[in-house]
Amino acid sequence: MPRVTEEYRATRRAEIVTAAARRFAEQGFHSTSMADVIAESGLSAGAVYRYFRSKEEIIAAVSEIAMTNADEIFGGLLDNGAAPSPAEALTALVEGVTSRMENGVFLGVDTTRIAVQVWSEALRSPDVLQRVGTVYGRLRGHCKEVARRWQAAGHLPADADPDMIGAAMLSLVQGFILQRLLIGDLTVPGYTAAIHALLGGGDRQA
Amino acid sequence: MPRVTEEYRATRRAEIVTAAARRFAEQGFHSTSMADVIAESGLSAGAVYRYFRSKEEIIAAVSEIAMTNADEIFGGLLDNGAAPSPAEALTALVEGVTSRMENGVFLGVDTTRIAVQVWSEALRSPDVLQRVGTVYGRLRGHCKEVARRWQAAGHLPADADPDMIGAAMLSLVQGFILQRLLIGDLTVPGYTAAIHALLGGGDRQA
DNA sequence: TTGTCAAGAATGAACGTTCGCTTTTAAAGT
DNA sequence: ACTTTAAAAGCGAACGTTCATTCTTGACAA
Repeated sequence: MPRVTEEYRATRRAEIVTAAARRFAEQGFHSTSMADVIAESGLSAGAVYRYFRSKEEIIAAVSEIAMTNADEIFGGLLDNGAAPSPAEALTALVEGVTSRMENGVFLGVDTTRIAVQVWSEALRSPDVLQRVGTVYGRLRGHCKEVARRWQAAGHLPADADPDMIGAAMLSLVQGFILQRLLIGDLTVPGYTAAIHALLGGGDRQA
Repeated sequence: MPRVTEEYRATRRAEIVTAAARRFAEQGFHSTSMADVIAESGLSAGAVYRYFRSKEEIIAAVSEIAMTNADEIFGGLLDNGAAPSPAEALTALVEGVTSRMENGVFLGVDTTRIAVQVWSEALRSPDVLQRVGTVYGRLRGHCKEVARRWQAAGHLPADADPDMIGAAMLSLVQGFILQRLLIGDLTVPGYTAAIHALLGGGDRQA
């Protein structure tokens, strides 16, 4: 005899996760107390703990959603059999990251701030490290596929390792996220223009 | 009437900072308790608190040394009026980062793990953010100078923004650090080869 | 003796979590 | 249709623990 619908429960859960994400983005996982999360959610301690077994579980849920978000952005690269140059792909990625930030999975939360928290969390928790490794490996897989196609078209040396080129592409996105947050003077057009200047069309015959 | 010399005090201080760095690199700033730091240093609580006013002060000292380390690596780029291509400069930087890691300022501590902690710390502490912004701005200044010289030699379009090209270069280093820690499959030769394949000699006339 | 230094037990605040209780609500009973 | 019922949901004070920091004590050099 459930007292409320499953949908109700899912909504509540999402509310708690979003409330937590707001605080986490501002103060980080560890400087945010459960009292903070509870206050932000508008519920009581007992209620929150009915939906999540522990603070760590809330952190995991927030991290998971942030990573899924990233996965979707990178996954969109290769839709409809496109074969963009690395520079074009990076423009799409950087634009995708910035736009999702503002109207993304957590309304009003800069998801990249959460991503940075996840990076440092991965260094102390083997569980998080494994999960992050898997997801980021997949992100890089998408970049690798861009590189592979571009290489197949003869625009990059045949002996170049598409995996490492994918790594370099992912770096350019991660660095954008970091420098935008830490230094704060990056614009999407400026940054992508520089990438185009550095990489050109991507033409690099062997 | 000091009981010990100033040098003794400096050595003690350095010992505490290094001990703290060991723990911080493994567990992060916030999951490392003062008890951990105290135990690792081999001193007592009272002794440690004689040298540092608070945990935050220890974190600041560790962060400062890590950032100084990075600053030195990037500063070495332009010694003796060299004008490396961006790809060459990045090879030097990535090699510098990995080698300093093993025999750097904190013996036996992977300093890049501390760097990641600092990034996330900057998101919650305005003081750290300002300090990080300043230092990373300077790092990027070095990259910018590489770009500027390469541009002056006519290898890059005259209308490219050297500041943003510097940002992209810094991204490639930050991404290397991150992916090496999170995914763990990056090698220096592989990564730098990919950068060379992507950027070529750096030749990009307007 | 006097002042510095180190030790480690003591302290109080803050933390994540639990527990006993009240309220709500969907379904069963009439 | 209305009442009863019991399980689920919510509440918030209270709990035990852990934390950073302080304080008391004693040792040793000057």
